[in-house]
Amino acid sequence: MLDIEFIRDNQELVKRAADKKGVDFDINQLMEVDDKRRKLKTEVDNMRQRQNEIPDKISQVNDQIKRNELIDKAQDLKEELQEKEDKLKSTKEDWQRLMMDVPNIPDMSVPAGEDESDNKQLKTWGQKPHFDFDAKDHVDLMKTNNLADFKRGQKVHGFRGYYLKGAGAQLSWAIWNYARDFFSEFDFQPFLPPAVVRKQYFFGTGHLPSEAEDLYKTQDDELLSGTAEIPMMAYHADEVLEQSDLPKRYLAFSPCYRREAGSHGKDTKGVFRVHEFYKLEQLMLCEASHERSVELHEEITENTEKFLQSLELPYEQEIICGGDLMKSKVKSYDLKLWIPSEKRYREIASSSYYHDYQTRRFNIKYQDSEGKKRYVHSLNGTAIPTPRALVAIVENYQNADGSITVPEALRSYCGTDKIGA
RNA sequence: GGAGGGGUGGCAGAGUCUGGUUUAUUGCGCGGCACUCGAAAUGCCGUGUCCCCUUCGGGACCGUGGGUUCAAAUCCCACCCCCUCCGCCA
Repeated sequence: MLDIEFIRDNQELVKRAADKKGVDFDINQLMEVDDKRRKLKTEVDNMRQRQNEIPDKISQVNDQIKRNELIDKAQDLKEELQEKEDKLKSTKEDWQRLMMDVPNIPDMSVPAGEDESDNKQLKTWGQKPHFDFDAKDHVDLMKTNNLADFKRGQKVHGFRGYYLKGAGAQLSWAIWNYARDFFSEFDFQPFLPPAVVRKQYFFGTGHLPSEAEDLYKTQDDELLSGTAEIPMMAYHADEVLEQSDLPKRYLAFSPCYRREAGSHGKDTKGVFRVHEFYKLEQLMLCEASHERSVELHEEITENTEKFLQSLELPYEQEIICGGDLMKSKVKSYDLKLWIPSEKRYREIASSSYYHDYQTRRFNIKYQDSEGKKRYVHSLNGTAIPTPRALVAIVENYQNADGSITVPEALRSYCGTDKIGA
């Protein structure tokens, strides 16, 4: 959500933003409704003022006839007012709906483009492995080394179900524990947030209403969050923070639930795309400064890069183009790991900043040095998801005999330097 | 699942029974100033949010939405949320 005053003063900018994002949004319609809303509001205000003057008089008048005259007048006014108020109410509803549709303004550095094929590679890091044997894919490697059981996963859970077991489970724990220690160096406070979250908070992050189909729900009408971003943003909802406590750096570990509605044909084998997985997520809140947001966005991204580098996994960094950038975001980077069996990079992490777009909805403010309350800025980015990280590790670290070398950084957490064979 | 008590500004907490002088008492916090070498303490001043308006000013808001009334934080109804106790349970 953007500030209506900002929108009014920067109509061209908002229009260009919608165009760049390929969002169908009619700024003129919003301006029309906004004008109407303000006009009605003024009229209603004036009528209320007139109406509110009468009770004061009534309480002072003792004469019964004069009193009745005033009461009659008030009743007439009331009917008139009621009509206007109804109009104002429906206009306000229209206004609110349109306001929810206003896209955030993408940063200048966001490249133009229609969809993900127009995302731009910014850099690559690391050495892609060259195998002088028939390299296997992760499904094969995990099966033969007993890291996962897909058959029973399917039996018990259903489509996209899986069990991680043995060294596969061990490796997962190793990643979680290693990531926790690694990120604590960057001043993060660790969290284990709830994954069952009240529906209202999904609107704040922008996951509702657009992604309703992709969310699981409980019989009590809560939803299962697909990312810790939601409970962690909701954490400070309706609060006023101390400026001296900013920035907040949170590292949240949580299960993530995604129905993957609409992607039934994609990645149907293995653990690349699953309904239930674990993820460590970075979330930051900072003062309302574009420069600070940019700075911390780079920081979040670099944190994950350093982590991937420490695992010696080859990756690329992409900047998300306008057409692929979500409505709520100012700018986004994706980090993608090299997947040998597919001979391409696949998404492992995504980092974004939002200015006050989310915090306006969550009502998270801070008091600045002049005592004025302002909305904080929010940012988030993946630290590391499992089991997707496992996919890259087993494929990139596979050996000719079908075994898997454990990345050096994980060995002390895993208790072994080699899995299988 | 059962019973009861509550939701008031950044926080705490009055006001609700008995509707109008509540543009919400008070304290804390916060901002400014004074005192001070500086700070603490103290004193003085200011300080809820949002909307409309160039200014002056006006209006809305006491969980949310309805209703009663000339007039609602206050009375009535529905919903949401929180707390306590009992039950069940890892």
